[in-house]
Amino acid sequence: MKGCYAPRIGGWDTHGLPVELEVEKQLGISSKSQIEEYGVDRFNELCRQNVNGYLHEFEELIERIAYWVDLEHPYITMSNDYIESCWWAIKQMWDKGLVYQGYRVTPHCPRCGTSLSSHEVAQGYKEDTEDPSVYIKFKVLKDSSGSLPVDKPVYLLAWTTTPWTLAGNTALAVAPDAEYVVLEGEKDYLVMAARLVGAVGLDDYQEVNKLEGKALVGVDYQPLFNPHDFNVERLRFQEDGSLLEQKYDKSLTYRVISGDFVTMNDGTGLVHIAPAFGEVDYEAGKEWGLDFVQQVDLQGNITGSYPFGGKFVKDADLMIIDDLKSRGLLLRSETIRHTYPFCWRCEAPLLYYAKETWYIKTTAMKDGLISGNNEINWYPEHIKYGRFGDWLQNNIDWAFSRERYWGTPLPVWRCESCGQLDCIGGLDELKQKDGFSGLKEPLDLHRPFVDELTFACSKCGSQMKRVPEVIDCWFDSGAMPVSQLHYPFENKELFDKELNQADFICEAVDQTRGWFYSLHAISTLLFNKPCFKNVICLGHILDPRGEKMSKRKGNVVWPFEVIKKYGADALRWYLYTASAPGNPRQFDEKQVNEVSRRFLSTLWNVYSFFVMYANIDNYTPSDEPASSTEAELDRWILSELNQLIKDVDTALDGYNPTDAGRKLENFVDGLSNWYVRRSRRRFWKSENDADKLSAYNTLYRCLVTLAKLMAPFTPFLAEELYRNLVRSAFPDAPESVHLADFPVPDEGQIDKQLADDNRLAMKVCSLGRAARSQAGIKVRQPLETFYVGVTSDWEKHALDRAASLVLEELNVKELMYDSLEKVAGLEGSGYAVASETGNNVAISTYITAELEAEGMAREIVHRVQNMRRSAGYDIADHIIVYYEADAFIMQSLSSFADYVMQETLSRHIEDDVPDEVDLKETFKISGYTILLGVKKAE
RNA sequence: GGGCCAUUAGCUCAGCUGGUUAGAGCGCAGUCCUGAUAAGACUGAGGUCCCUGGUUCGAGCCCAGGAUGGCCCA
Repeated sequence: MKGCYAPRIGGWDTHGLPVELEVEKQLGISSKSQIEEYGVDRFNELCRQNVNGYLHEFEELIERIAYWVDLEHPYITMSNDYIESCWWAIKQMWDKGLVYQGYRVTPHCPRCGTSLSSHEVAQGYKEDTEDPSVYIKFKVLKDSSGSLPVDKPVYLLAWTTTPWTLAGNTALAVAPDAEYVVLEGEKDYLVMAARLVGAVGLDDYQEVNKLEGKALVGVDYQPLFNPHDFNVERLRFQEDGSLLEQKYDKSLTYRVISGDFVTMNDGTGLVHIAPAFGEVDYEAGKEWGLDFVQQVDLQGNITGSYPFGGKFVKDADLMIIDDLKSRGLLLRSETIRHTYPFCWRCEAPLLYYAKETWYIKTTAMKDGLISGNNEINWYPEHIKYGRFGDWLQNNIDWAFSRERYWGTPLPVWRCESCGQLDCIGGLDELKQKDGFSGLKEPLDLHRPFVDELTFACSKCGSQMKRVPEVIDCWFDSGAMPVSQLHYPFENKELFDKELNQADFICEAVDQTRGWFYSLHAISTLLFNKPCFKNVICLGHILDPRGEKMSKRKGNVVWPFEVIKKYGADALRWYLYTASAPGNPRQFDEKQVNEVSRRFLSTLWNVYSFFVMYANIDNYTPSDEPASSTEAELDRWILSELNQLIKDVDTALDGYNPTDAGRKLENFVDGLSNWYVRRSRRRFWKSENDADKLSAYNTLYRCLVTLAKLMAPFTPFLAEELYRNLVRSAFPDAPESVHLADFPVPDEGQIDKQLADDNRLAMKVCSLGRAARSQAGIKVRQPLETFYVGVTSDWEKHALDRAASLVLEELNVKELMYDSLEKVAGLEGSGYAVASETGNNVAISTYITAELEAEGMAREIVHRVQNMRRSAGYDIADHIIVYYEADAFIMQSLSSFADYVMQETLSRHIEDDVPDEVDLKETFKISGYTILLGVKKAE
């Protein structure tokens, strides 16, 4: 509508663990070995089918909510082309030395058998998780500090919530500068941090000595479990960070080290270190050259011949506690509730586990990530340097490999004999390798077919085989800008010249670490520039109680249900206008209903009002611009309309749909409840004069403009209005409102003075109705005089311009002005007064006989109108009115016969009600009785 | 434990750079209007603008501390 070409390719994220999990469920299996047994080829085929099954459902939703994307040429992340572009991207990074294999501690899901990225872990924290909380005694063997007593055994007291890691303990860490104490008990001594004694609660122990943490460094203690006794290998960190297997040692000891990570927040100030099971522990292991004992396998089962060997770690906890207890090494065991990460899909508890993983060295581009972000325009602004900026500041390397099946294969080949690595950036590159073989038709770059592609090692000539990993599906989505175009294999020029940076992206706030990040990171690593220029970052839709919706909790509102009930436009309008897009919102479908009633149906009613009368009068819209009109009301609404165009345009330019929507709501309210209400007669009167035409032209213009302004918001309603109002009258017009030009304001029609004048008139009318209401006199009863308190000439002038409106709206005969004081002083002397800051009005309450008669005539008109409606007459039908009543009504009807006939479209009024009328009814009006009958005129 | 956001009427939300008596819609009670309207108008009840300090002639808004909730990270 703004004349810009806006390609928006629809796309499908098709890889990833969620799909695998569904297929596992479908097959009734739950482990990697079962998948291998079933056959990776068949398994992945089911994954493909599973994904395809969902596409239709999404397409339907996208169509139904009028989400404007090209669904006919979508990108699909599982297609060979898409994968090939991902390979290309990885190869670029590989060539820059940004891809490496590290042996590091990662959150590991023992059930899925794979590492989770930090963004995945973030999704799975659960509060109030119950875990054991155990205090363990490590027996001191040799004290080099000389500050520990020797007359009874001395124990170092440590604390953990993961007893299963204790067999992997190879050190204890202290805070070097913190104060530690030696406590004496009946049979032994305990050592721990001074500040935490109270929290641990050791009533049976007395403090006998104090020492600094650093004094404890180097103290030797006895391992809880010597790995050699349980057939578990013991490795040790070497200078270069690698691990070397150690020989059998019957009298193994471990020692106390110091660490700046030791806090006094909880525990005992002596931190249990298991380098195989914690990131901090691993780093400490490297730093201090500690032993490395990994007595747990990737399925989370304890290995070795421990009494609890073969058990799943969480199940082993209790057995370990019992074992320690029986050996007198347990001080206490309790249960605590804390926050612990679980697998976001399968809900298995995550284990921190040291293993080999492929990384992208995003930290190498940290400055670029941050400076790129500085160029991005974020809404709401705080995300830029808040959530997203912080995330970039604390950037860590992206662990992007997954030991799974249904994903883009990691394009790294390794020589079976010499270990040489080669990264492949495209299919042709692969095919041109010496000794390339294994290709099958039709081509499928997924496992297991890709695993059969081999070639000769350039170094030693042996066979190169692909490494087993696939990649994080977030890499797939982050590579979308290039992969959707199969860049650089196709569309190279198009991408390089035009489509390498998006103007706009809109996702919810959870994507700061998801898609926003993966797009930004990959774009920065590949092209050193941000992926997108402007972002609207949505808050989440919460349930009516303010809780996040999740399938697991069962509090999800399904879009289709809401749409079925209220329509897509109503849902859309609600989402735009309820609150700023960045705010989380508590969703209640009642509010969608309200939006639809208050706004959409009001607009629809204005439209159908217009259509009804336009048809009666055979109005033909002219495409001439609405010329200068005599009617103030027309000039007023056109002024408002042009102001609206300006406001909506400005708001949308500023990525603020909420303000734009609210301006539209205000305008439609004014259009319906002031412009149309005050203009009804102009449409209704029988002469087709210039004033009537001006009213039609004006309302037509308003509706057509509204249709265009609202097209981006409520595409269906806008299209309906446009097709009927514009397309049917002008066959040459663009066939859809969405192809029409967005309105441009005509500044010349914006009349600030007129707007102010009208605002005053509306306010005065509102006060007048308040005064009437206070006096208990209905608007149908005409009154004589309406006084307005004015403070300036412009107010007087403004009201004079709108005098006829005010008189008619308030059903009074004359409009007078006086000072605020004088008007206020009229109270009680035959006037009712109403006031509000800066304004007051008074309305005469004395009803003369003549006013009463006129009021009666209006009452009768009202009754006849209702009868017309009940009788089912068409709005343009002429009728005959019959009545029987007493002298007062008779007199009233004869004085105001012309008025009554005109208002009710009656040919004549008869003072007798014959039997053959269409409808008759008796009314009681202010104490008078009247029998009315109506009949359609010939 | 850290970061970000929020807290205004029973509910959902406005309140622009500090400036009279803090608003809207819904809901509630009542009155009225209506030949477009399953609409609408008016009146009423309903507020410690989360709390405590501070800055200021003046604070819903600015500052500090705290509370509660949400999200994110550990």
